[in-house]
Formats: sequence, C-alpha cells, structure tokens
Amino acid sequence: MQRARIFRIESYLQHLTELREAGRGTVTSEELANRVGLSSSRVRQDLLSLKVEGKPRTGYKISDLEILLYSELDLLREKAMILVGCGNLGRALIFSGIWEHSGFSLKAVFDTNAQVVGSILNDHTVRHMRELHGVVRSESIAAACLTVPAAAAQDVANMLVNAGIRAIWNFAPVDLKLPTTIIVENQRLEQGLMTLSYAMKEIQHVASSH
Amino acid sequence: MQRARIFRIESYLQHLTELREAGRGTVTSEELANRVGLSSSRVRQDLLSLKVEGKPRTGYKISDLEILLYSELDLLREKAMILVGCGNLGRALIFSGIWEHSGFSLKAVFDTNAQVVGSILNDHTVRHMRELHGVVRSESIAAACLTVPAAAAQDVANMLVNAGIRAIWNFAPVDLKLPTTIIVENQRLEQGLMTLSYAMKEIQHVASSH
DNA sequence: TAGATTGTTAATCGATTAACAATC
DNA sequence: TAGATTGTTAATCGATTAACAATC
Repeated sequence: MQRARIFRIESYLQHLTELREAGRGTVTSEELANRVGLSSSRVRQDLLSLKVEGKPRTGYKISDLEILLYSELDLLREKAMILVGCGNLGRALIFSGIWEHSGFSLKAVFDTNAQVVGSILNDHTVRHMRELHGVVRSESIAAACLTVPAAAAQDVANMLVNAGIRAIWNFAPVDLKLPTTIIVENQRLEQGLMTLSYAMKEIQHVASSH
Repeated sequence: MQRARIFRIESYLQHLTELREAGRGTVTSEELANRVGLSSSRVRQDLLSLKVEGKPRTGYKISDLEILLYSELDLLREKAMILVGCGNLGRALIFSGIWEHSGFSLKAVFDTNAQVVGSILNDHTVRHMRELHGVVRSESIAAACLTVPAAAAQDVANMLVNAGIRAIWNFAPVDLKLPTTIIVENQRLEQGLMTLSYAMKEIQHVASSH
C-alpha cells in the first residue's frame, strides 16, 4: 500500500521538525519509531528505500533526513495553486499556516458571490470566477483547492480542468467525474467523524467485556 | 491494517447511498468493487466478515447492506458532541452537512472571543469556555471537535478531558498529549496537500519517462 | 576495546486475490 | 435448466518484523 508509506513519511517529517526545534542533531531509528508508533525495523526499511545513510551508535542526521523526506514528497519545489470558494472553509484555509512547507504557494482566490469578490483575505484580493481561465493560463497554475458547495463542485471542477489545472484538492463531498489524467485528492471531513464513531464503539466493547 | 478496512466501509456506504438514490435495490460485489476501485473478492471478504447475506445472480440488498455498515461504524446511535473554537474552520463545520449521518449530534459550541460569544451560528448560541465544564456534565457530552488555534489546542484539550470528554476530533496541527483512555482522531489538513504534491511528482515522472 | 545501532537479508504475518463448488 | 454470482477456502502477494553481521 503506497499510500500508507506516504503517510508514514509525513509523520516522520512532523516529528523530525519537532526534534530539530528541540535542538537535536541526530535521531536513532528506535526513537523515531517510538514517536510515530512504529517498529524501528519499519523505520529503517523506509529509510533504506530512500537511500539515506546513518551511523551506528549515533543514528541519522536530522537535517539530512528532513531534506530527503521533503524532496521525496517534492515539497521543496513550490507549485502554483489557486483556491475556489471563499466561504468559511475557504477562508479557514486561506488564513491557515498549511501553505508553508506543503509544496504549494497560494497565488489567487476566487468566488462568485458579489459581496465577497473584491474583498481582501490575507493579502489575496478575491477575484470573480470569470477571471479563472485567464489567471490559470497567465500564472501557470498547476493545482486548485476546491471549497465550493457540493452542488457546484462538479461544474467548477470542469472549469478548472478546461483552464488547464492538473490537480485538485477537493473538499466537496462529491465524487468528481474528471479525465483520468487529472489528479484528485479528496479531503473527506465526514470520514474523520465516522472513524471516531467506530473507535468509540470499540473502546466501549473493550470496557464492557470485563 | 484495521484502519484501511474502516475506510473501505466508509467508501462502500457512500456508493450504496448513491445507488439507492438512483433507485437501485440490489448491487453485486462486482459492481460495488468497480465503483470503489477494489476487486470483487475484496468486497466479498469484507461482507463475509460482517455476516451479510447476498443471493447468487442478484447480489446484495442495498438497504440490508446500508444498515449493517451503519451499525458496524455505530453511526445509528447518536453521540452528543460539542465544538470548541468558532473561527472560520469551526464555522465551516457548524454550517456543514457532515453531522447528518455521522453518528454525532452537535449540542453546543464554544469560544473565548467576546465578539463571538453570544452570537448565533446555525441555531447554536456560542457559549463562553467557562460554561464548558457544566455543559459537558449536564448534557453528557461524549466527544468534542477541536478547532482552536494550535497554540491553544493542548490547554483546551486538557479542559475537555477534565470535563469528562472521551473523544476528540482534533483539527489543530499539534500532537496532543492526553491520557491513553482518550480517543483522538487527528484531521491533518496539510497531509492532504503533501499527498497531492507527491502524486503530482509521480505523474510527472511517468510522463517524462517517455 | 565494547557495545549500541545501522544496513540488509530472511522469516513471519496479514491482507489480497484466485478459484470454484454451491445455489438461486 | 443454464448461467451468473455468492460464500469460502487455498494460493499469492506484499508489508512488517526478526535477526544479526558490519561498523562506528
């Protein structure tokens, strides 16, 4: 499962950043494994496949590891992104810190609501959707964050593809039907809730089985 | 990997709902598999473990399947939830449709900002954090959605645990340190971006290898 | 040096797929 | 009946863990 490996790498990165900020220079596979909840064997296997080198007795150099993991996920090369849909969720993302080391930089934001178009959100002037095509072309936008209502999601996605977007980060609870060449990453918030529901049921079972 | 199975079940549910809304009464393992991108064998194995029964030649009854999957994730028993942090993200969730079949019902929302406390968001009057403890106790709140700034997340999480909360749906990019009996489901939005970054790099590699 | 930790291979484990008799 | 699809077992595949010689 390739996806599981990516999630592990993201997890490593998060803890490596914490360790570096705590002033640490090196980390062993054992310590990193403990922090992310894996076996040291698993960690060493992952690092093996990335060809990073460590030293017996001292472990891995954190800065080496970070650079390697960053480049594995291609987070160092910034891809131009736009955001469509400046409702509450769109605003939350525009003002959030997620853009910092994510591999993307937010270049423009769009909406259709006349009350919102023209306003400024975290230094971005909200543009009308009719400008979308031109901006995507002139600024070589590679990806879009889609935070419009579910009912509009498919139409807007089609517009994005027509404009030349290659990848969509989709927050609408809709299965977008798009050419297979387009990369879609669905961020299904309700899945988190369902997973929580299941976890709570499990705990209850364990507790009540005494 | 237990988590992968839960995600499959969530995925089945989504497509079963679509099929039912399209007027369909039954579905074969083959069709469901095609829709969610799995093998029919995998689907039958999952259904086998849930003890659902189908009929050769016609497949599975959609309504049976839905009820079974709903109860497997415990989505039919509504757990009382609160939301803490009525910023953009909190508002997005308060106004969203995710609460409908998620196993939770939103009972109260909280903030500390005097400008927000007292206002009404989708029928919920925003309460001050000092009311938290009392509300959790008197309304038997089981879970909380945490949408406060990262810097406040650990403190608020501690308050939630003190008040008696058993589970937290955490949107702050912070590793909460809590008793092991507390269930934490982290919703790491930046992971979606990183995954997208990696997927775009992969596609590029495939494309450029011609 | 002694011993902790890497790098890597082999063993194990679990998840997925194939296969097919049962059956509607 | 004929044949499509289930239910389930066995085979395969891949991911995880164990183990340990190499080495700093």
